[in-house]
Amino acid sequence: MRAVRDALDLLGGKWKLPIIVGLVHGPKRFKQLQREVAGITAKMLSKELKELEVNGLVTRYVQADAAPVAVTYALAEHGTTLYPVIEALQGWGQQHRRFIMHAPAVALAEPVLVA
Amino acid sequence: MRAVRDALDLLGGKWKLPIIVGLVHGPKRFKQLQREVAGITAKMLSKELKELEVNGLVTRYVQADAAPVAVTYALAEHGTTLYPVIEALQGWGQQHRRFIMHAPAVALAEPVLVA
DNA sequence: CCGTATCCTCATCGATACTG
DNA sequence: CAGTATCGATGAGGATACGG
Repeated sequence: MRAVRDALDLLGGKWKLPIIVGLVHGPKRFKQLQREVAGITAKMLSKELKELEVNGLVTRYVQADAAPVAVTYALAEHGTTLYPVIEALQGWGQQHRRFIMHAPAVALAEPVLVA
Repeated sequence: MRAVRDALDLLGGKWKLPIIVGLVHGPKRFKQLQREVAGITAKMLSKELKELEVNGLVTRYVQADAAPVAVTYALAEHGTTLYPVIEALQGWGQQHRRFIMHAPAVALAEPVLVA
């Protein structure tokens, strides 16, 4: 249980996993990544990337000699261990979507009395 | 990606998954469940259970004729489809814990320069 | 026992403007 | 391009008291 909480603390929030997913198909520059993760602001992307980096999930590469500076982000090796988690969540999300189709919310809210 | 977001919206937050886990070993009464999920207040437990119920993950059984009223919560069948998700998160949480041991945060924060 | 009502605090997130 | 600074809104979550 503690492990589940740990995972949720690290991956919870609105953006962590979308960012990871955005990096799955290879390294990306900051702006590129911001376009990939629809709706995220630069502030959020920066903050979230910093946290992911500290936790060893993402690596930040700086090409300092260029002007303007070029920064690239990539999934660290430890970041790739998230694949099963992402697949599980994605699979369940789809499954749940199908479930919702066939089970109207009204029926779910009705009280179940027991003798 | 949309599916991952859906899953996170439903299972995100501090308590949803801990509650589900608390119900894995069989149905529980409200108070019983509150003891199981360490630290949760009655307000939160009530609110979260309501949401889980609306989404078809948990079923609420009311034994009305007793005094005081007895209410039991159980994982709905659709709730059991979360097992793979929980296992994935739990497995990753443990793996990450081991990873942290061997990779001090200091090393992770250092800039990586590229030619 | 099983909650709800009320009040409150704080983290999260967004918008906008600005810098190296 | 790759961010940071500042301000502000919102909502999750907690404390406490009370009701059926």
